[in-house]
Amino acid sequence: MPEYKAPRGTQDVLPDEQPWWDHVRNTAESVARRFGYGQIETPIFEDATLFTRGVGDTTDIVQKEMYVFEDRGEQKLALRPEGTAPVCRAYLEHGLHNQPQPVRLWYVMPNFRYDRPQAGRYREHHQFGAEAIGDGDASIDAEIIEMLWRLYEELGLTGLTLHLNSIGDRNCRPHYLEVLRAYYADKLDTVCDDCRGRYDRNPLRLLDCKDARCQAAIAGAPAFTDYLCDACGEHFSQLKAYLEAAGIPYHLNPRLVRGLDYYTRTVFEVQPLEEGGQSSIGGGGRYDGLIEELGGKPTPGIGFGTGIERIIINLKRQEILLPDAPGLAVYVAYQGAAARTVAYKLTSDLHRAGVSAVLTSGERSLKSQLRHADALGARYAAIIGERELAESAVALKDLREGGQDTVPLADVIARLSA
RNA sequence: GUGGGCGUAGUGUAGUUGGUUAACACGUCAGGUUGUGGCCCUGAAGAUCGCGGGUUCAAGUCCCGUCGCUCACCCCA
Repeated sequence: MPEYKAPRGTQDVLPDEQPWWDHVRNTAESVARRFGYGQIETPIFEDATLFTRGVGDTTDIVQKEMYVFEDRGEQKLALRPEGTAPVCRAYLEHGLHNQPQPVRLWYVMPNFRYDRPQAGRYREHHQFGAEAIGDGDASIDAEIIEMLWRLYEELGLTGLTLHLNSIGDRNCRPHYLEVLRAYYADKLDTVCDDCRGRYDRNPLRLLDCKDARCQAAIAGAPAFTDYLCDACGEHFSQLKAYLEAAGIPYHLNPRLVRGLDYYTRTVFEVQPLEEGGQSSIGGGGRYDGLIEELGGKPTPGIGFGTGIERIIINLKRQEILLPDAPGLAVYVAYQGAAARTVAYKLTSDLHRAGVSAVLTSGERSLKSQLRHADALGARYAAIIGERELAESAVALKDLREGGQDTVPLADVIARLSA
């Protein structure tokens, strides 16, 4: 057993796995650019209060999952548990409200949450996210949702369901919460312990409970969408019209509330068909109060986050094929000490010419070297033995077709880059 | 934080009712005569059987603890 292992809930991504990551990252970047989004990166740690204020200090993410630590200057810092609050912080810090609104941003960044790991859930996970800050129009909601949907589409994922809901704003939420509380008031003894706590602390989450005892109550609960104020109702119906225009199928889910406090109006979540390995691969919503909460002027915003690891799990599950990546082009073999330097120089020249190449090392039999070349999946072997050395040539062997011929050393590069 | 399953070489596994030097496959490295791969053959390296304690003449095999992995709940990506 090795003395050290990757920390619990983290994982190494070895070369064999990288093609999956590349494929997802590349597709994400391509979609984001097409929608006019610019890339942003923020630090891996932030002032801890950014999240307690932004995400909400009653949320699980902050309350029990955040990695908090003090640095040597006694600053309370936190490893980033989610991407939206940091992006909003950057928006404020750099005066991005002076740019044309909305400011459209995307990122691929690791997030950290101290959960108990399980299938599709890690303590370090990576999210592709996008945020559009500074415009509250429903078309932006549709744009964000469409971007997420197109990503999945282009990756070839099928069987996904887009759950959609509106949870109102400062105007209509208090009234709805009253209605909800009134509905639950006489049902508290039929409901689980957690829900009794939620009744006071965060009643919206009552709708989200999965405990069997609570399902009857949830089924009969009033839907927020029936209690939206005019502005929120109009916003929601516009959004639905845009999604229909774009041909994006959505499923209205009045029980969808999400676990972060900053959401207003639009919330959405994308769920794969097969259960197990986590029920959601991406989600997001509007956060019209967040920038203000962080000290800025009232500024609307909306965004999504989607988990790279979970996307890859689903790609594999659906047996989706990857575009094949180019392998090693040349393995440089030699025989005899006299050829060593020439072989090294050839390899070096290949690298500079943009040809992938690997040089054998030490003194080993030709057989051993070619075995090595084969194991590495090289397309060609460039062999420099005494004969080749004498005539300043290399024996170029095609490891796939099997042919071999002698080419002057000076022509090798041209031959291989052609 | 709660519960279930598991923990033997890099990987995947076998290890009989506890009993001599822990096995197999793949992988790695080397060799199979005179400079040449993929198949085949041979050999080598590689495991203090997660860790600690206990029972026993004797434990990979039984008991306890602990750590880790894993699945589910919670929550989320």
